[in-house]
Amino acid sequence: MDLDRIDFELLRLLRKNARMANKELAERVGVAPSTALERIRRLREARVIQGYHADIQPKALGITLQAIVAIRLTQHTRALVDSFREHLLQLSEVLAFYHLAGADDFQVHVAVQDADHLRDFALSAFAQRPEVAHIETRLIFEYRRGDELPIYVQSADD
Amino acid sequence: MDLDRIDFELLRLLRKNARMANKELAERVGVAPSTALERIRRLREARVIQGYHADIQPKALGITLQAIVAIRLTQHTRALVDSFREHLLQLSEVLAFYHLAGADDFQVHVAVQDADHLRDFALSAFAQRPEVAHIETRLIFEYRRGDELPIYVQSADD
DNA sequence: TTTGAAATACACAATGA
DNA sequence: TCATTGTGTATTTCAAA
Repeated sequence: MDLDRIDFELLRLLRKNARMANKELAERVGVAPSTALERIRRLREARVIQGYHADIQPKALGITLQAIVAIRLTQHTRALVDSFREHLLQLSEVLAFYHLAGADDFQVHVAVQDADHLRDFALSAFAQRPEVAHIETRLIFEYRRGDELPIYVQSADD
Repeated sequence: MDLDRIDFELLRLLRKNARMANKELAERVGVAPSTALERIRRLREARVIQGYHADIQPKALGITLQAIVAIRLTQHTRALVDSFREHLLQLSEVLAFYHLAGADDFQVHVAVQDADHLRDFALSAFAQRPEVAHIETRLIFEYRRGDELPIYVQSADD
């Protein structure tokens, strides 16, 4: 699928505010509402838009502490890496994970209620597992995500 | 602000799908549409809901490579850290950053078009700056974010 | 606070350019 | 592929409980 300027603009607007009404999206990009609706439907279908998510303030959920847990595995077979990924996806403390090339195989962004919770979680979810060779926990002072499209819109023709 | 079970449920639904219609949100949590609207308005106002963002497939934007750049600063004065944060926020290649306790002061999640772009960017945006003592770049094989609320909903009374 | 009802605005589909 | 139009549905406001 290739995208023109209007598609990029729709993506940019939806990244900024995923709840913007279709009518307003249409106005801002300069097409009819039905056109915007159809384009967005297709972007969704083509999985260019992967989802829409609300960002929730961690403190409101009782989260006072966030950390990155860097993990080294004992082996790097496909089966072991895949099963470790699946394990990560099931943990409610895991906000996100990175599978990396480098000394650390994974970096896991975790959110916990307090230091006790972090210790218990790091031990039971990671350190205790046989495929984990080494873990290192780094406290997060601040985490911030951008809400702009990461790449400048290339001036693609229509 | 404290939240009851209905608020948590609204947050959970909006985290899963930020474009869910208000009427459906209301039905699912068992209140009238006008009530759902009012509750969400207040959650937004109290900044419990910080925003709504579409997730865009990186490849559709011409991004083929993502990396974490770990950065150590030369000093750790407030002024220097703050100005470095500001610098990060202005870079379109930066998807997110972590300010950490630990040897690495920052980890920056970056998205680039190719390896050349990564090298140029790492050099010009980071390595070249006088406040940066050391950088290390780690390729990302996979990045994945959860779309569930991180903490199990505490059974708070209403 | 929540609600139902009224008015307003919107989404969506069909049609035709 | 887009805009127009029409219809049904949703959003939003507000007065009352």
